[in-house]
Amino acid sequence: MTAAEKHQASGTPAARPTAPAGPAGAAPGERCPGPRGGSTRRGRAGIRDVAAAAGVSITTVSDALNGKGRLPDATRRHVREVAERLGYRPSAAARTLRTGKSGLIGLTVTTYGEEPFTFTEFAYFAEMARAATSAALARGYALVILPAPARHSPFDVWSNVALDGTVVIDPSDQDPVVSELVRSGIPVVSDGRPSGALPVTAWVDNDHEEAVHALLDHLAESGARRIGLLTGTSTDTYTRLSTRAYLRWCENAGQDPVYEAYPAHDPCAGAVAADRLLARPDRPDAVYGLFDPNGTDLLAAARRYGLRVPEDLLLVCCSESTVYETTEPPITTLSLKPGRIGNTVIQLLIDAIEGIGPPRPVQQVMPTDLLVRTSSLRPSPRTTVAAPRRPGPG
Amino acid sequence: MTAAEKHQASGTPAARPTAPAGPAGAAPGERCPGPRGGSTRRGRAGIRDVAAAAGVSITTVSDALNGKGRLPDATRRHVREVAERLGYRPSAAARTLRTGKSGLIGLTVTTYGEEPFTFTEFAYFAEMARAATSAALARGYALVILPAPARHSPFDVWSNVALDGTVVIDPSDQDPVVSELVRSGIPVVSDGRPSGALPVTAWVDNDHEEAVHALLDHLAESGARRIGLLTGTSTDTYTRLSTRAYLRWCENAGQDPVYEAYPAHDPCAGAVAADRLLARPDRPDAVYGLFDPNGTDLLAAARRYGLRVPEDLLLVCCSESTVYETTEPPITTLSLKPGRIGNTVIQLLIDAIEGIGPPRPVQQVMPTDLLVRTSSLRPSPRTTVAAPRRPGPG
DNA sequence: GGGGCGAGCAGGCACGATTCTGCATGAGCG
DNA sequence: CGCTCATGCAGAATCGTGCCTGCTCGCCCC
Repeated sequence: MTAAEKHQASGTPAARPTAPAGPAGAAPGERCPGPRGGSTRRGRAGIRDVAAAAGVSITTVSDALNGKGRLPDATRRHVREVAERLGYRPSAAARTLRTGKSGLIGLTVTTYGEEPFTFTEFAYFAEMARAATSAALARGYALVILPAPARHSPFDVWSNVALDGTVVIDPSDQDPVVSELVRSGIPVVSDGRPSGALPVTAWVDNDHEEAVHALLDHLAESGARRIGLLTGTSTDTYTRLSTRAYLRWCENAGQDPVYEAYPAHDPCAGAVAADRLLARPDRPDAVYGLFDPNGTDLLAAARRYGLRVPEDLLLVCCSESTVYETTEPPITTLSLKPGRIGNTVIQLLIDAIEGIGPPRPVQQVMPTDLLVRTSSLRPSPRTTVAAPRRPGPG
Repeated sequence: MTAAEKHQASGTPAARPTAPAGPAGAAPGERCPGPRGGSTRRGRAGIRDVAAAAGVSITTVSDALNGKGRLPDATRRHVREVAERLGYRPSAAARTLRTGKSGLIGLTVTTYGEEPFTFTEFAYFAEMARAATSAALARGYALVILPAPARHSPFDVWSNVALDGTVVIDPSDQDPVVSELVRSGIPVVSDGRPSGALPVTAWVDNDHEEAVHALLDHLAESGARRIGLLTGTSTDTYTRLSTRAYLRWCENAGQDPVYEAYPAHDPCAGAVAADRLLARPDRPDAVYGLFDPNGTDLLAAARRYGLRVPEDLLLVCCSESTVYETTEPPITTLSLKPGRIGNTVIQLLIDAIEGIGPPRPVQQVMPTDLLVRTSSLRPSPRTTVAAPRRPGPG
C-alpha cells in the first residue's frame, strides 16, 4: 500500500498531496518503490500517519501533542483526537535519540558475590529501592536495575541502556563505570559517601557518627559499663566511620574499646565473631552490632553463654528487618531510614539532570532513627512495669 | 590498502574538516556550514569520529565492532583499537531506534494503593524481582520497574520507555496496558494466571490446588479435626483457586468449611478477621491463612483466647517472610518459591522476544514448598523429642 | 588476455520523532 | 494604502547507528 492510497483511505481529499518527491537524494533510478515505503510496516501508527489522517503536517502533530507550538485550540484538539483514534504512541527510542533524554535512571549496588544484590543489606536495599522507584515515577522517570560493573557482563548491559542519570548504592573505591559516566556528563548520585576521589555529582549518607554516639549514650543510660562492638574488616565508609565514632566515644567515656571485626559479607563469620566477643575475658555488658544479622547471632551466642537479654547483656544492632520486632526479647535497632535516603537521592539526581537546584556537588547528611525495644532497656529492679515501646513514626 | 596505510591516513586532518561554524543555523547568510556539522557536539565520540580516525567508513566501523561483515582481522583489530582509544560508546538510543530492540524488560505489579508495590506481598515481590533481575541480566537484558497502569501517571512513563517485553505480577482483569502491549506485538508474561480473557503471551503460576491439598493433608496428619481458613474477599485467581481447593478438600474429608473472608489489602482487617475466626462457636483446631500477615495476627488472636500453639491450635500461613522462623513458636509457612517463579517468567519472556522455544501461548505451573515448623506439628503426648525441621532446599 | 568472481569496503537510505527556519496570511497602524 | 508584526503551519535538517546496495580491485581460469 502506498502513501497515496493511505491518504485516500483517510477520507480527506487531495488537499495535502504529501509530496511524492523523496527527501534529499531521491531515487537515482526507479529502484525505490516509494520515498518512505509503507509508513506503518510493523503495525504501529507513526506520526506521519497521524499527520496524513488529520490533514496537517508532521510539525503540527508534534506540537499539538507536546503542547509546544502556537496552535489554535481547534487544531490541537483535532490532532489529539485523530491520534487517539489511530492509537498512536510516540516511539520512545526516536524521542530519546532526538532529545537526548530517555527518562531512565540506573540503580546499582556494589556487590561481592555473583548475585545482583547483597543479601546482608537486603531489607535496606528493598526499602531504598521502593522509595526511589516511587520518587522517580512521581517525577516522570523510571528506574533500571543494573548489575555492579566489576567484571563486565557477557553483553555489557550498561552500554545498551540510555541513562539520564545513575544512583549507586555503596560505591566502591575506583568504580570504573562511575567515572566513565561522570566523564560522559551523566549525573551520578551515590547512597553513601564515595570512598576515594570518586567524582560523583552528589551523595547522600546518614550521620553515622551522630548515630553511634546517640546509640552508645542510650546504652550507657540503660546502665551499660562496658560496651562492645561487632564490626567489619572491610574498608567501606560505613564501617570506618562507625568504628571511628565508637573508638572516639570510648575515649571520651574513659572505656577501653572491646570489639571484634569479621568479613561482613560472610554470613557464617558473623556468628563466630559474636561468639568470640562474648567469650572474651573482658566480656562486655552491652553490644552494638553494625550489620543486619548481628542481632540474631548475638542473641544466639548470649543463650549459649547463659546470658539473659537485657538483664545480663544489652543488645542493639543496625538493621531494617522487622524480624527484630518479634524476637525474644525484641531487639533495639538502628534504622538508617532507607526510604528517606532513596527519596532524597532521587530528588538530587533529577535536580541535577534537569539542571535545577543548588550548584553541584551536593552532599546531604540524613538523620537515623533508634527504635528502642526491650533488648536495650535494663529493667529497673524495683518495678515490674513493661518496658515502654516507642512506636515508629512510619 | 594495508592496515598500516590506513593508520597513516588517519593522521591526515584534511580528510574531515569538522566545520568550525555552529551546528545548524549559526549564520543566516551562509546557512549551510557542512553536511554533517561538528561531529562530536556534546563531547561524546560518535561512530563517524571513529571512522574518520581509523581511516575507514562508517560501515566498516559498525561491522568491525559488531562482528557482522566480512573483514580481515587486521582491519577489525585496528578499528576496535581506535574506538577504544577514543572512548567510543555506541548510542543506545540510536541502536534501539534502528534495530527495534532495546534490551529492556518492564516489571510491574498490580497495586491497590498509591505505592508502586503492595506491602502485603512485599517479601514475595522482593525475592521475585531479585531473581528476575538476575535472570534477565544473565541474558543481556535489564529490568525497568514500572507503575501499575490503573490511572495513568502525570507523565505516562509507560509510553516513554521502549520495552522489548513486560512481566506483570498479578494481572488484573482488564488491564488496559497489557492488552495494548500485546496488540503492539510486545510479549507479556504474567506471574499468576490472567483473570479474564487477558491475552498474555505466557503465564507462570503455582499449583495452588495441589499446595492447599497437601497443606491440609499435613494438618490432618498432625491431628487436626476441623481446619479453618482465613481468606480474602477479592476475586483474584490466587484467592479463588485456594478457596475452591479448600472447599473441595473439606467436601472430600467430610468436614464443614469454617472460614472468614476479609479485604486482603487492608492490614487492619486481617487482625479482626483472625479474631472472628477464633471466636466462632465452631472454633477450628487448625487454621490456614492465605496471606502473609495472617500468621502474626492468628498468633496474637490465639494468645488473646488463651490458645496454645500448637497444642490447642495448629497454624500455617502462606508467606515468604523470615519472621516466621523466629516467632514463638516458629510458624509453618507455604512458600510459593518466588525466586523460581521470577526466573521462569524471565526465561519464557526472553524466549518469546527472541522467537525461540515452543509456540506460544505457554502456561507453566510451578510447585510450592511447605516449610514445616513447630506450629503445625502437634507434639505427641508421650515423647518430648524436639520437632523435626525440614531444611529448605534453597 | 579478458571475463567472471569474490573479498573488502564506501555511500547512502532508513528508523521516527523534535525543532529550527521560513513562508503565507490577516490585522494593526502611520 | 503600504509596511510591519504576530500568527499558523509546512519543509527539511538532524539525532547516531544498522544494513542494503553496489563499486573497485586483485585473482583465477578458460
